[in-house]
Amino acid sequence: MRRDVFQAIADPTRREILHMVCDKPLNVNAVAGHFDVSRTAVYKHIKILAECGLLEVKQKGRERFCEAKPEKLNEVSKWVDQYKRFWEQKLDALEAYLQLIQEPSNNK
Amino acid sequence: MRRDVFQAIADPTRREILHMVCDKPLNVNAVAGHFDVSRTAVYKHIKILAECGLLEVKQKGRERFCEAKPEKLNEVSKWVDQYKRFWEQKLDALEAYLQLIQEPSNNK
DNA sequence: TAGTTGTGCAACCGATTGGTTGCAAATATA
DNA sequence: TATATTTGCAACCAATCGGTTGCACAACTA
Repeated sequence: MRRDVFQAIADPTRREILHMVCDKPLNVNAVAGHFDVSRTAVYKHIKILAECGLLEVKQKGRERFCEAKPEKLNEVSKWVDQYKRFWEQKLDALEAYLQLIQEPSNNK
Repeated sequence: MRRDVFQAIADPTRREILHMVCDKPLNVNAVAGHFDVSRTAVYKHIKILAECGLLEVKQKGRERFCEAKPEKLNEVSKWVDQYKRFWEQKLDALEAYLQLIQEPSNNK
């Protein structure tokens, strides 16, 4: 059972769950109510998100509240940043080129 | 056939392929040679990466060179940035707290 | 021309995924 | 206490995934 952050955020439903609980913790039923799949299906997604640390489930009476732990996304952020310089330097080159061909001195 | 960037980078082999070709384009066999799965398996990963725009395949004679298009990761970067403020403000709060309890004026 | 190399793809396979229904158990409420 | 609510989980299912072998074909090379 591979369980890493990259695999967890690959599913659009899981990304939406994360978005739902990021400003206020919600109990399992509240989360499940926003989707048209079964509660069990949503519960499984919550479990996967919890297993890889993207959210924390806290019991309160008979309810369990899902609290987002977005700091785990730092792993993804750092991975993407590795490549950022590649596309940013390409954009810089494009910008420089556009500036060059508009340079008035070229019309001399 | 769902084919988005999030799903594409979920697989560790595909992330490694992307890393391999990011500084120099490599042909299909060269990429496949670095893994101990079959060429066909690697080829399928390349196809998925190409389909979602993370790399481009350019024919040159009988060879096909895989060129990384990391700018497509911008989509992931933007999604993660949505949440960055959540964990950064938590870290700020922690830092502020640590600074507060070390404040000399508290010893007065 | 004959052989080698690089590639695309069909066909198949077991494991995983995302979904379902149904039931049991714990907690709240009448 | 009887009933309703919230949850966890087992059992099952079809589709997808990541892998395989085998073959066809185009393009270099001897």
